[in-house]
Amino acid sequence: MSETDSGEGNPASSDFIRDIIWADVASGKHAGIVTRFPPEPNGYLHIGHAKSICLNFGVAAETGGRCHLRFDDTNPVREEQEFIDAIQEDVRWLGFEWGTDAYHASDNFDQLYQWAKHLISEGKAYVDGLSAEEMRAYRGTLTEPGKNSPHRDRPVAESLDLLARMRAGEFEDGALVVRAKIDMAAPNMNLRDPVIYRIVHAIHPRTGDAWCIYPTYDFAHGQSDAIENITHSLCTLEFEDHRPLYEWFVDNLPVPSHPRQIEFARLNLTHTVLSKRILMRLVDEGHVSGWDDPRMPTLSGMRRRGIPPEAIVDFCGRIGINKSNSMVEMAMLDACVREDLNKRAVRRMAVLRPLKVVIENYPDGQTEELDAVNNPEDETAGMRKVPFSRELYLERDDFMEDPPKKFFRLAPGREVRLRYAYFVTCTQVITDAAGEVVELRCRYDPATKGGNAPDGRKVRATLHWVAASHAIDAEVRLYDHLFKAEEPGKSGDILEDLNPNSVEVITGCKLEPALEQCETSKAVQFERLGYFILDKGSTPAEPVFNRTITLRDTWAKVQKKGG
RNA sequence: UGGGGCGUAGCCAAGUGGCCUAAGGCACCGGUUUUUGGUAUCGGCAUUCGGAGGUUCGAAUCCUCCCGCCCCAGCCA
Repeated sequence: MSETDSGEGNPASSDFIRDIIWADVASGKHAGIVTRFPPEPNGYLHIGHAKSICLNFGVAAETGGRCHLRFDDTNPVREEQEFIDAIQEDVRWLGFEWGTDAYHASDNFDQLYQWAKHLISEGKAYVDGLSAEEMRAYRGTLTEPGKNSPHRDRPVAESLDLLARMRAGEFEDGALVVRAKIDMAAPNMNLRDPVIYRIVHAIHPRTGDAWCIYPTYDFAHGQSDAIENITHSLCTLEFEDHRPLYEWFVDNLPVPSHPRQIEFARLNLTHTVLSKRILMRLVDEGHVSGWDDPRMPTLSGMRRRGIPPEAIVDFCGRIGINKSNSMVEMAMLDACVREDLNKRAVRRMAVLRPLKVVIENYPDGQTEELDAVNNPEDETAGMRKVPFSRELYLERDDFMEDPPKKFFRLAPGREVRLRYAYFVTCTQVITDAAGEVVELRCRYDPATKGGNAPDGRKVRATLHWVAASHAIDAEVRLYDHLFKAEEPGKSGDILEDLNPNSVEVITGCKLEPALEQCETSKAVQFERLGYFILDKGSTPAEPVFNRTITLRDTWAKVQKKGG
């Protein structure tokens, strides 16, 4: 009802594609809007795909139309069932539904084959016997026109016969090809008699060995769109040059509808890479543990990292849609992740690098159950009890023997607050032979129970802690950018830009007991440290947490500035 | 040097001839609040829209030229 309402109806935020589509809705050009997300199942989906998914499914939802999930499975040598399954899981995880069964370009192989024959019969395509190298030579260059293949004027009947024999498996890979007869002198290279069918003796994940000839992308995509009655075929900029070809097929074939292709810029993100080829290489060469390594920009990696799908959808909305190549800072994604997690992650206390502390004046053997808020941003999250006892663990970073002026955490003689517990003052520092601090002695003020001083005295810092007697031991993995360079590979070998410190594994971390009940799908904030999630490989006996992202850290910023 | 695109702050991005001495977000800087140096909140951050001319009473928006960046010569998608 409000003007800024999202959901049904014309949304407040728009872009040039939505403008076009809404204009088509207004003019009644189509019965309904139909878009499609067309991944090739040759790898895992990454956040760049999420941009396209959000656009296609988003527009469909906003206009009351629908969006198909269609696998562009025309190249069996690179496609696998594993990828088909993973892609569906990832699209669902993002929160989108494609209703009926997924579509496949391979569902149209029969029709496409008939259309190839149709083109030949009309004298608009022919079977060519040029080798790949010869074809390249005949194609000309960017500045010189190509030459007609000597087989270009092969009689229709001969081409038809050859095509039938190609289909029957009489020839080896690469022996023959069918080409659209367009214009070898066209300034647009895509129009220089593009190949529309090639021989590939390979098992297709869906059609098995039913075919040994496969349509190319150009011959399959637009026609598949037309068969599915797609109204708006949204793709990335590199296909802009293919649009005349897309239209040529749709104009020269008896297709059931005329979809419109519109191109937009793909996403580029700093400190990572969004190229399936390179991601595949990182996996194959073992630079990461797999497609779902938490450092990967894949949706499965981000899921394992603990990034909520809502944050990704929000991010895709914030970056916008247009035609200019851009490089989005990872900080933009980080902000979306923090904003989402801040609202829904429960808070817990965990000490990553424990420093033992003994509260000298606290009775030995006594334990108190203190009240702690689960999420200050969400009252419905309720409260929990946290045990407190004489021996505790504090974060090593929260103590400095000789603190600089701006450090206001624990130091000798200084009083700080232990969150939800008491004010404590450091009375003694115990070091080992090497001078390393191994233990702290503190005194607590019983009057400050819960964290407030009745006399109104203030304290500069509030620290998180875990009672030694009740602590759960865990492993925690700290993740950072996969690449240290903003634009990996920009100046040389991309592997040189890998961040050698993209993951740090810490063992012997101490967690508060409430962390015993945790799920791999529920984000948790370790107070003052960041957002974490139980790793899918974790076990109750040996819990493993992945750090999704740190909290904003102004102290770290101050330290950096101070040198 | 052929064809197709793109150029608004450090980054993303609205804007399509007058309400633009240019939204919003991220980042950054500073204040307030705070039992997370978190959150929230307030303020600052382009007299200028790749550059130069021109049209116009008036231009980021129209015209001309120039400059820069991206994509295309797979039987990949």
